Amino acid sequence: MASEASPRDVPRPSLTDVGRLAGVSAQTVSRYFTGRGYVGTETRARIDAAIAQLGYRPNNAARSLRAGRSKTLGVLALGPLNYGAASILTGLTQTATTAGYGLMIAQLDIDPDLPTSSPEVRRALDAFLSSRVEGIVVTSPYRDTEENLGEVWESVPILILSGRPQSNHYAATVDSHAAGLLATRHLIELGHRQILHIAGPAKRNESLEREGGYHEALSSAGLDPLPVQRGDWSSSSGFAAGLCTDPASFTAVFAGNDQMALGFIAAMRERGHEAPRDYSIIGVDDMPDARYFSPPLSSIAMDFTRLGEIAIAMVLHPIKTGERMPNQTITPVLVPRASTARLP
Amino acid sequence: MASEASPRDVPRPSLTDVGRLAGVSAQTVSRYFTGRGYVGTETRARIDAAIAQLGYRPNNAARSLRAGRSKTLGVLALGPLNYGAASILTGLTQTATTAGYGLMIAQLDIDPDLPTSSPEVRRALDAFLSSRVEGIVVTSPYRDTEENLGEVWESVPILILSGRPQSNHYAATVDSHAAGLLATRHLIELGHRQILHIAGPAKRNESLEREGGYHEALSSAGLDPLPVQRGDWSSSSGFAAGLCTDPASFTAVFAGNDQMALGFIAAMRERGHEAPRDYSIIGVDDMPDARYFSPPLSSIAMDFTRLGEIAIAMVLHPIKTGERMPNQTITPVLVPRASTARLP
DNA sequence: ATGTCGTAGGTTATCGTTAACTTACGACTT
DNA sequence: AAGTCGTAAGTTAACGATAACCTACGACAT
Repeated sequence: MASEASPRDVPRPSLTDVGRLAGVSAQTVSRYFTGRGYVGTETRARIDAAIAQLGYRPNNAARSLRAGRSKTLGVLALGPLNYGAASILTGLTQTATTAGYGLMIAQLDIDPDLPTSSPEVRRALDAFLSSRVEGIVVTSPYRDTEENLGEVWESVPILILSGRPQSNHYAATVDSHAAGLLATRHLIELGHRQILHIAGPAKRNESLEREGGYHEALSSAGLDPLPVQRGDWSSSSGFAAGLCTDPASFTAVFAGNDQMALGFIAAMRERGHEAPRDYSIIGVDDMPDARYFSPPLSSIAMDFTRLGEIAIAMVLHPIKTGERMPNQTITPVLVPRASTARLP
Repeated sequence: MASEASPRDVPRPSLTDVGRLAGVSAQTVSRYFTGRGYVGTETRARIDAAIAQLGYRPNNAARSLRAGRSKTLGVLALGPLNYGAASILTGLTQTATTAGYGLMIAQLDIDPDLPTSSPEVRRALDAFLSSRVEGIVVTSPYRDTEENLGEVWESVPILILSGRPQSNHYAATVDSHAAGLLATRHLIELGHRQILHIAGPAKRNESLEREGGYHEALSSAGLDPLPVQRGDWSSSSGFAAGLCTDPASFTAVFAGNDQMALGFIAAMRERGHEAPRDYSIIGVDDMPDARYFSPPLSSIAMDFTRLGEIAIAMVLHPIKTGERMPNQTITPVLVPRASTARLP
């Protein structure tokens, strides 16, 4: 039963319209909304009624133009919206809404080998700046992102969710290096000495950090790394990695995320190798499904949703106070399950 | 090396500033951007240079205020950002960006039993209307959503991605009824007669449609349905359903989505029941991981990303032409894998 | 009686952009 | 020679909201 009429030709009521109906000036209605100044209780009631009767909603464009602030933030999501990115986005939207901010979003599923200075990224950021967003959050960027985004700071605070704890830019992150350490140490403590790493895309911070953790754990235990396999976070890339790996060459696997672990397990199964009987495997992300994989997948839990919440707090802080907050890091937690077992 | 200075106190250049630097009036610079009217080639070059020198970006708020159009769409995502919702969002952002539209997003992970007329939904829509979005897309809504959203049509086209093909509102959808039919018929054709359904949340359109397809397939084959189990799309709810189901009561399972199927398989495995040896199981969504589950999960493939693309085309159409497009339906496809086998 | 303060409200100017209108000039037509 | 057309600009007035400023009035203290 929805109206078929074109919505375009219905002009929306303005503050002046509300004021006229309530018998006051537009400025008084403005005071009603902003709370700056006095509005009598009886007048307030008449304005209430007028707003309801007209179905009035404030015009953010006019507000933003006059007030100089848009009450809007930009989110640039680089890469696919997998479990981690989607969870971050959930945290971002929830927290931003609570803080009274709107969220503009751009997602770029660009070639992992493309630099961040690509025209797509530039266009997305330009769109944000044109909308006069008061802050920008960038998720899952590349190693070189931080350098290329510096100039944007000139006009607006930009927070990077980089997977890189010691960034000298404004950043928050889950500590991917620690994740790599935790995962690899877990395998070492179970007695494994030939530990394979299936890494994410070559230029992603998360990949590099997790790989770094893997190498540090190995070398501090006096172990040699195996040649690193590289995927793109997807389960099919984990499967591909499994197909071209000699099952005799390793006793344990540290996969860059749960999905690649899933694919790897499937590939090994096709070749008659089962975890944890024939090898141990651990992922990263602890996505809710990991518990129900076969075998239940050991993983490193990352609180992505909280990262999203922290991110909003961090972008808003310079807006309100002019000062940055200290960079935040979320510490990952080991969640051991049946997929990792002591080496006999 | 990013600047530590507060960005707030740097006033952004305006059209007038650009014009002054280029030695023309603001209106000429406006023509440069809008393309309405003549701008000499030499003048154009000077404006080019001035824009680059000042780092000028158009102010969307002022544009929107004067032009009466915001070039922005709103997306209201109801429920968690699981694989389907995230894929839709990908399609939406990509297509909107290409069409020159910005996207405002609100995600509400509300109680599945709450009605859509909840204050949160209202507040989110109000925020969109305040931003003068030119159209709104609502994903994964409830049965009663369509009724409650009618009044919004008065001011702006609103498209519902409802899982309900024959909606009499403006809607696009993957045909969830057909998905239920396809899945259940597949099991029937394999010889199964006791087919269990694990449905999604009670008030979701997708749940109801898939359940409807299940019932239709059964009754047209002269079979009786088993009592429906109900989950919330999560793998853990599928697991819970598996724990409280008598393994002897069914020979096949149609799960409302892949994740619940995964959980159910895990629960059955704990009780010594393996698919496809002891029962067959099929999910819906065909998420990329499903291929690598153990056993590889039969599923119903839905092209969510294309749904997102179609959605943008459909919201934009009334904006441009004043007329609706016919409602679109995406047909799901059966993807049989090892988890479904002929009944011996 | 005068000054001061708190409350309630109106007037005016302005944010940056663009639609509508106007000016100016050279080229071409009749 | 006068009129018309295409090109290239400038001028003015809005869009809706609000900050800054001003008016008015009653209460209260001095």
